[in-house]
Amino acid sequence: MREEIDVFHDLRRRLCSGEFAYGTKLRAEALRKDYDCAASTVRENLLRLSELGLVDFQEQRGFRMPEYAPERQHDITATRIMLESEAACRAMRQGGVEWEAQLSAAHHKLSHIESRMSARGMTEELLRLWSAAELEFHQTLLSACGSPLLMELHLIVYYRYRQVNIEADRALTDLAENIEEHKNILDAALTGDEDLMRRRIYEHFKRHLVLGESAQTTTLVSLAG
Amino acid sequence: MREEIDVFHDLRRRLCSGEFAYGTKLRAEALRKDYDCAASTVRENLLRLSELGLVDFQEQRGFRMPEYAPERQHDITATRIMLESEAACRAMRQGGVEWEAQLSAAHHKLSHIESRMSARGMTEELLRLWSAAELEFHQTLLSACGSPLLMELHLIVYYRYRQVNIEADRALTDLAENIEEHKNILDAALTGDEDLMRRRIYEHFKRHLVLGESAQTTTLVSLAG
DNA sequence: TTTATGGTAAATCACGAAATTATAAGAAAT
DNA sequence: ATTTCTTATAATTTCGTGATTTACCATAAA
Repeated sequence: MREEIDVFHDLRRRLCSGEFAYGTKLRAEALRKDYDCAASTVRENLLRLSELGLVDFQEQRGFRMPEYAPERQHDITATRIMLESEAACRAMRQGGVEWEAQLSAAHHKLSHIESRMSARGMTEELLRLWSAAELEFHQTLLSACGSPLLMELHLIVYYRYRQVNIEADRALTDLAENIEEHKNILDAALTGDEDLMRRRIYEHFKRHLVLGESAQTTTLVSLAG
Repeated sequence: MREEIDVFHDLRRRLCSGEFAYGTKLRAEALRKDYDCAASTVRENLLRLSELGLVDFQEQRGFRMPEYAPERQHDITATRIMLESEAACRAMRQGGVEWEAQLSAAHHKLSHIESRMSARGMTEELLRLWSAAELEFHQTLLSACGSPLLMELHLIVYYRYRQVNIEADRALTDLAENIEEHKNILDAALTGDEDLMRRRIYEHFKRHLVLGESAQTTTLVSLAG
């Protein structure tokens, strides 16, 4: 890799792409070659990413890809469900026809890519397109919620979610269900039924809730209440 | 200031203390003198703080204290109400006697400091003690929620809340109400009534919801549902 | 086999100088 | 008078290095 790649965004992408195994040491001195820049530039960006929870940082001990932990996966997923439900429901209240149209458009693009994936299998290029389209769909879903901060927090959690569910994305095991779930979320949005939206969002993410009953109950309760 | 002050934590404190007016430029070259370190060390920490939203950063244009905006204050406050309500209610479900005891203890310490403030007025030292005690009280309130990520997000919002409400803290206008409100939150926690807790939390923060009815309705609705 | 100890290699951190870029001020042109 | 260009100054970002700290591994002691 040469010439003017934004280190921050590219590192964030790689951290969520499965390129680094959990717990891998991230050496600024090694990564600099990928970007043709100084080690301290890489260090700066690793520090920023550590503030977002995508990199583990310990003083005098450098940077690491976070270790995998099922409780972490569960926590991230449950938190994403909460934020996304809350924001989506607010968007349903406040967003008008314009929002519905944008969401339709975003779903159409996403759906197109997912069909391709299901037909001709996965490539690096296709995964990248899908990542962008999937993020755009979910961000559009929340875009009319009226709270920039809520969307900012969602984005923080979104990347952590991607990072901790890397395998799930690469294996196309659940692709068919995924397509269906995105469609169901779109439908709920057009219906205007908030409880339905909450259920659909929960259905979309629940396979990554890996902990036992008692912990899941928390989510279910807050879904009911 | 000399000798081994943690730049990150001290800068965060100062950013939330009212030392810098909104929009003030933050020059690494100037701040270095306060910590007796190199400008690039300050820069690293300003970058990290910008990732948390406490500093505005634009490439090639340096760092600034964020501009004040009423919508921002409202958004931050509303988001804090949402996160704190959600986490506090989960804590009520999961936290047992141990949690109640810890919360009592934290409230007692906070209450002691608030009494002093109300009797003898404010000093720099007292403000610092109050800051720590108030944070500890609110963190203890959420500590049994079972979600480290939710608490992490709360902490991000907490510091932004402090930053955007600096004046309110320094002026002791609402001190009496504040004392009462903290007490009310503690009582709600011991009662175990989740709806009551949500109302008490809302009462505690509502004075910083500066926008008109329609925006506030959002919060009220999610409080009812 | 386990636990200490020491030495070596490697990585991290802080630093200030060098290069790049923005900003401001003044001159020329419309 | 207003705009555009030019130049000078200031601020920001990048970079390579030296000093410090940590990790690793081999060897010795328990």
